[in-house]
Amino acid sequence: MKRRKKPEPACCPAPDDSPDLRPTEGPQADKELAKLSKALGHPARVQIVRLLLRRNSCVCGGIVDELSLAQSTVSQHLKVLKQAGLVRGEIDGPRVCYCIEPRALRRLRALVGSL
Amino acid sequence: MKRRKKPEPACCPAPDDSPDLRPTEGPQADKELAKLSKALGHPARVQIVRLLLRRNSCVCGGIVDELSLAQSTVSQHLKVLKQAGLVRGEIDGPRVCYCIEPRALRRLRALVGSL
DNA sequence: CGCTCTTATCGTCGTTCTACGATGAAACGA
DNA sequence: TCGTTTCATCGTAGAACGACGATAAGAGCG
Repeated sequence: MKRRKKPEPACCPAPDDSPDLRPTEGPQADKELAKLSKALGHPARVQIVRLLLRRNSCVCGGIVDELSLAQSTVSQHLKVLKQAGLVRGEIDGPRVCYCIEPRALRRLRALVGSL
Repeated sequence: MKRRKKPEPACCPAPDDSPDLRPTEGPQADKELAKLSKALGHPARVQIVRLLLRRNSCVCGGIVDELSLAQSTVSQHLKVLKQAGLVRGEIDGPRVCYCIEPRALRRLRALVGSL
């Protein structure tokens, strides 16, 4: 029998309000923009980011239920997002709580806005 | 002997001011964001976009001179950007004048801003 | 018509991506 | 301690990417 949904972890407080001092141009910024863009360059990953944003409570692997993809595939996409710095994962008992890294998102907006 | 630089075409007037009515959420928007992001997901392509923005006069294949990459490789990157709708190419005599498609760029900003 | 200049396209090769099932590993609960 | 649940990782196979040189195709000049 499949047991589902203990209430939802509700981790990832994410305070954050420090300003971002990094430049939005130059070779370094180009590489950064490319890296962040590449991470968003797959529909499933965009979906994951949107999902994490929609639920203020950050979802663990309930993401799998939403994305008609295998659990291992979702895990890989999460890894890509994590390596790009867009997403953070915190261990919460047996599961892992994922959430958006707001700083990275702001950074992406700044970089895209500089175009 | 290598002849260089007839004055520069100066094509692509790009008027554009119509508002964008498309939604910034939903599965369609997700796919669109993924497509645009993927196109920007390579440093060389970010460089190209920046280069085209910097020169109000839109550069043709003088892009090759700037990007230590082979001409065929640059042409491929341009093709990717064109297929994503970020860039337009107009034939100008023997050469091709590339320029940014401002609507696509605004669209990208709107989509990223919706995150 | 030939020649040159500029781009696009082709063919290739090695790398990376995407997806999956199968297998591990850590954290509970009974 | 033993199962269960949850997630990551491994191995694999097919598709797509990124780079290059070589080649074709179009415009203009002589």
